[in-house]
Formats: sequence, C-alpha cells, structure tokens
Amino acid sequence: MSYGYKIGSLPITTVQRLPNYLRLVRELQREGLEAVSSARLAETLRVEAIQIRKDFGYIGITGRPKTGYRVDELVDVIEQCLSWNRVQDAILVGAGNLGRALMGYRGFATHGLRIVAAFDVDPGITGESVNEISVHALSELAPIARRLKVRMAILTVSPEAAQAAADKLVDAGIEGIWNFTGKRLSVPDDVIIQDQDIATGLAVLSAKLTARAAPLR
Amino acid sequence: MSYGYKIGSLPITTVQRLPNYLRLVRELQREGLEAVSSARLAETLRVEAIQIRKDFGYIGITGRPKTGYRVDELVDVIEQCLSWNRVQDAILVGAGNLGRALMGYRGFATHGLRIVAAFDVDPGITGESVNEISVHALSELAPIARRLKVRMAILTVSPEAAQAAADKLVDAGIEGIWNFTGKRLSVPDDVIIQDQDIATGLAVLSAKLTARAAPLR
DNA sequence: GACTGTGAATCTATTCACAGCG
DNA sequence: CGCTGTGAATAGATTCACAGTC
Repeated sequence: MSYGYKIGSLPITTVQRLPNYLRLVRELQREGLEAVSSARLAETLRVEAIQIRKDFGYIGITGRPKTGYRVDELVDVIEQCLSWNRVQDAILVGAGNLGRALMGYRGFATHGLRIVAAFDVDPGITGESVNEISVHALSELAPIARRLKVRMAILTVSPEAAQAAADKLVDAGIEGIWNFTGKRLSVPDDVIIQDQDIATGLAVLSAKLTARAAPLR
Repeated sequence: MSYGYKIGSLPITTVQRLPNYLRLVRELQREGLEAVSSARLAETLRVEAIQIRKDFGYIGITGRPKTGYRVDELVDVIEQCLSWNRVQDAILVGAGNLGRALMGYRGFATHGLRIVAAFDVDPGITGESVNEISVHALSELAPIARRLKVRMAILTVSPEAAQAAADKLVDAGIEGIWNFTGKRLSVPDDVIIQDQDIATGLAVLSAKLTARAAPLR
C-alpha cells in the first residue's frame, strides 16, 4: 500500500481535488461565464494556481493564454474523468441514522450516483421506504443486486456487522464498497474498498487544535 | 496550501493513520495482550510494517526487540497525541438528517468528543432534544458557545446556509470548524477548518471503478 | 533469532523559473 | 502584457538496507 498510488494515470491527489474544481466550474457555468483563468479559480478554492494548471494538464485540458480555460470543457472533462456524467447505480446496506441521511442526500444526483435499493437486518424497518428507496431484508441482497446489475455498495451498518455484510456484498458480485463503518474489511483483492472514516478527519482537526493551543514550532 | 503540511512536528499522513492504530490496539488491550510487533499490526491493518515503526518513532514510542511494542503504552501515547484522552466539547450547527446522525453516533465517546448543544434555523426543531442534546435557535449560538467555552463546532447545515453559519461561529469565538457542508468556507486565518467532504471519497472510488473496468496500465 | 530503529535511497507530489503564445 | 504549460528543483513521504539490541 504505497502512499501515492495512481489511478489510471492520474495522481490520487489530483482525483481528490477534482470534485472541488467541478463544483466551482459548474457554478461559473450557471452564471454564464465562458472562460476562467487558473488564478481566478485559485482565489476561490484556496489552492495554488500552478497546482490547478498541473491538474488540468494531467486530465488533458488545455487552456489559452490571455483567456484561460473554457468552462464548458472543464465541466465535461472533469465529469468524464470521474464518470459522474453517467448514472452509477448503488445499493445501501444499513438503514440506520447515517444510512438514512445518505438516502436523503440530494447531492448524489450531481455526482452520478443513484441509490436503487437499501437493506437492513431489522425486520421493523424492512418493507418501509425512505425517500422513495425501499428497504429490503438482508437475505434479498444477492438476488436483487444481481438482477439490477449493481456494481457498487454503500456500507453503513454497525462496526460489528460490517465484515459479515461485506462478505454478503462480495457474494453478490459487488465490485466496489464505500465503507462508512470504520472497520477494516477483508475482501478479495479484486474488490475495491473506499474507506470513509470520519475519525481520520477528526484526528487531523484535534491535532491542529492542540498544536494551535501550544504551538510546537 | 502545501500538500504535506506538518502538524506540530508530525507528518499529516501519520496523524491520519493514528486512529486506525488506536482502534486496533484498544481492541488488543481489551483482549489482554501485553505487547505486539509491527508485523502483527501490519497484517491486520494492511499497512507496511516499516511504516508503522516509522510512525511510532515519530510519536516517540519505542519498542523492544523480540517482544515488540507495549500495548498499554501505544494506547496512552496515541490518545494523548490526538488529545482523545481528554473530553473536547463541541457544538453542532444544523440538526437535519446528517446532524442527527452525528448526534446519535456513539463512537465519539471513544474519540473524546462530546456534543454539548445543537442549533438549527427551523423553529419546528428548536426546543426538541435529540439523543439528550437539546436543539436551540441559531440566535442563541454565540451566548451559549461563549458560556460553555466551546472551541470546536460541527457544521452540518445546507450548502447555501454554510457561509452565514460559519460567520456566526467565528463571531462566537469558535477556533475549529469540522465542515460537512461541502462548501468552501472563508474565515479568518486563525480559525481552523477541517473539510469532511464525502465527494472526494466518492471521486476516488468512482475513478478506481472506472480504471478497473478499463485498466489503463 | 526476532524484533526495533536509523540513515540513505526512492518515489510522489508540489512548487519554481521561465519559455511560448495570443 | 497576461496567461498557459513544461522541465527542473524542492519538499515530503515511503521504502530499503542493515546495524543494533534483547
């Protein structure tokens, strides 16, 4: 597990910055702006302009001196890069607090993500519909996922139930798991795990606050 | 905004890994294990053993040949490093789906985080209590935050309301904002912002899935 | 023999300097 | 000029090689 693993041919750090760029250039597009310079973007995004130019270079976007980059092109290419221009279907496992929050999150629409079904162990919940997404029993996971040809799953069960659920997802032929459980999952090598652990974010903030109170440098 | 900004004297990447280490060594501690080798930890965590040794070196933990690292010491030092051994009070702004999910999240207890009050614009919600945390009107934010001497805030309002809420937090003397809104906030330099943007996680997963379908290398 | 830990080497990402173009 | 874009320099993080210690 090396720290700078490239995806396709893009540095992972570049991929991580793409959503920020996209959000902003979409906004500029709505405002009717045709072209924008890296300096202008940098101002809003708190990223160095040179960094933006390098990133745009990586994804094959070329700008023009004096004018800058074409906004339409930026939107198209970045969306394509992230595959956010096509709808990606996903299932969600674990319809607790967090699961429901994600089912209700409207932002996914602009990220090409559609949650097509949810699953939960609790029989009190199954049968319900949350935000027009129906919640099924866990036993139905594999057949439904297979029938809908879903490749991606969002895992929001309790830490204790995480591994068992992951096993079910693997059996169902899921290729990528977005893991919100905070547990490290063991799965076959060809299944992609993306850990979304809020503890790491909190750790960085805690450490910065501490350093601020008693600056060590 | 350089990519490897150090916190205190620790590499930021090390800080990000600390929660993983802590989770595991706490578990081992509960199991009554006294010492553990970096190789053993590496096996479970899918991180290279040498990386773990380097990280432990950075935070000043020293192990012993043949035996490994003392589990108790690991727990103590890592907790101290993250300031998760003392309780840090925080307020939460935006008691919608996500806000409620976080208010109900039991894991914060083991991260030294306690949400002492919540705030929301919606008068239909204010006055309620979610998980024993009472929800107040936004106008009460500054006085309450000041009285309770809260340094940290969790921001879970809608993107549109994000900047206005951030301004209120700054006025209330908040020093660190954990930003779940996906909006880039502009605040004075001495206020620390930690962005917790799920879009970046999704971006990485999307890109990996795409690369997997048509491996570019 | 089984581990840690350090200094050097490597790899990755960021930033700089400046050439090139409209 | 004002901006992009490239190749070189720097900074940062990981990994290697191996010496040291229990």
